[in-house]
Amino acid sequence: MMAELTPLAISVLALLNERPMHAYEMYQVLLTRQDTRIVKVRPGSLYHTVERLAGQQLIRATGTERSGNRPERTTYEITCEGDEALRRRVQTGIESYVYEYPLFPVVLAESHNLDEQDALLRFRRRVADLDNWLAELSDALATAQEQVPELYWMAGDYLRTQLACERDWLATTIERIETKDLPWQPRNM
Amino acid sequence: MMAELTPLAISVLALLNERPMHAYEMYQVLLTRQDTRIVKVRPGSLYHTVERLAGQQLIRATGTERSGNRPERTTYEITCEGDEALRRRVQTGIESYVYEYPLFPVVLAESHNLDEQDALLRFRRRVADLDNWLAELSDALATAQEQVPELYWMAGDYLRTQLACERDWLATTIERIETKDLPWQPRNM
DNA sequence: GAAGTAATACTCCACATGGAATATTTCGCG
DNA sequence: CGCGAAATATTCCATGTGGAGTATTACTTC
Repeated sequence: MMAELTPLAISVLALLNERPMHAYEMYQVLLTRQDTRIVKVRPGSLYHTVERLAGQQLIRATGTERSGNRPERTTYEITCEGDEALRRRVQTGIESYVYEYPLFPVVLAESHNLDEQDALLRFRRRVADLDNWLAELSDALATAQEQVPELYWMAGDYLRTQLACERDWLATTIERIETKDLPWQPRNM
Repeated sequence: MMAELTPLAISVLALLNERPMHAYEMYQVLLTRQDTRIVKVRPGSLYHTVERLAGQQLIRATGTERSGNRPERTTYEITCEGDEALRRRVQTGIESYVYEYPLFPVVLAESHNLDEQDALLRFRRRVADLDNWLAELSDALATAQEQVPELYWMAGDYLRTQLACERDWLATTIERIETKDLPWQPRNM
């Protein structure tokens, strides 16, 4: 069984679905397009991912070129299997919800290790932090809105609603703690 | 610099903060308490995490016991540094939002690789899947409500609002695609 | 009481990640 | 024209994860 395509592998295949590229070019395009807000891209993982995809025949080296006196680089193109794999991964990634064990629920579940005032302080700081992220994201979306069709910034729109939702839940929870509607009674105190 | 505590490391420290335990006992407690819904727990990672924490002096072996003729197991207890590290990790984990690059935004961003009807099909299936998760979670929360104070199931409550929020965003987006308010115009078609 | 199955208690390893380091080349500036 | 900084294009490796495997003991059922 071939393992599931990782997020970075999806991005690589999607890039090569547009046109052939070499690894460093992918890196640049991902950076300039701000895709690094959505996929984690490190040089090490990128090169490793490209090699892995090549080993799986999902992409194929088309030759090594060189411009000027720079080191030669290998250009890759997507294969038919690669295109199919990309499509299938996008389909399954959308159609089924898979829990990815984010950190926040874990620290929330262990927040009873803090005393009430400390917890409230941290919660309020998170609200402030979320507000910053929301402002930044709204800015980015306003800019994107003028440049590309909405279809291409759905992810940003999704993220904004999720952040706003978390912010609201936090605000409500803080108030419920303050009004003792949600009493803070750790066992070990 | 010591690396940040992983989610599983947080859980291990939190358990040992209650009482000393050996690794397999932690495994059982995490399973029976349903904590595996929130932290990813595999035998391999658990034992490795315990050894790592011991190496970092955040926990300490108190001796090896044996019950019956079973293999002996090492019992661990939390150290002062461990307790401090736990508290700090919970504090920072709450007070600052850190993006963790979930899969869904990535596949959303690449959903233009599917045609309109296919995408709509997958979106609708996700809504159905989310409804299942929501029903299950609501059940679990109703049960928890009767057994432990709300402080101990905040994570579940948080998760429910996030899931509901995603569901609503999806429903809206599906409708916007259907009514052409959000036109589906991939470049390569 | 034999045989199968579940629980106990780990161990091992392949693999993806991500931080850091490296070497060369081109560009900007005085 | 020379020097430093930035861009180019990778490689390397320590680390955490997670799937699978293993060996022993206890429990159950015929």
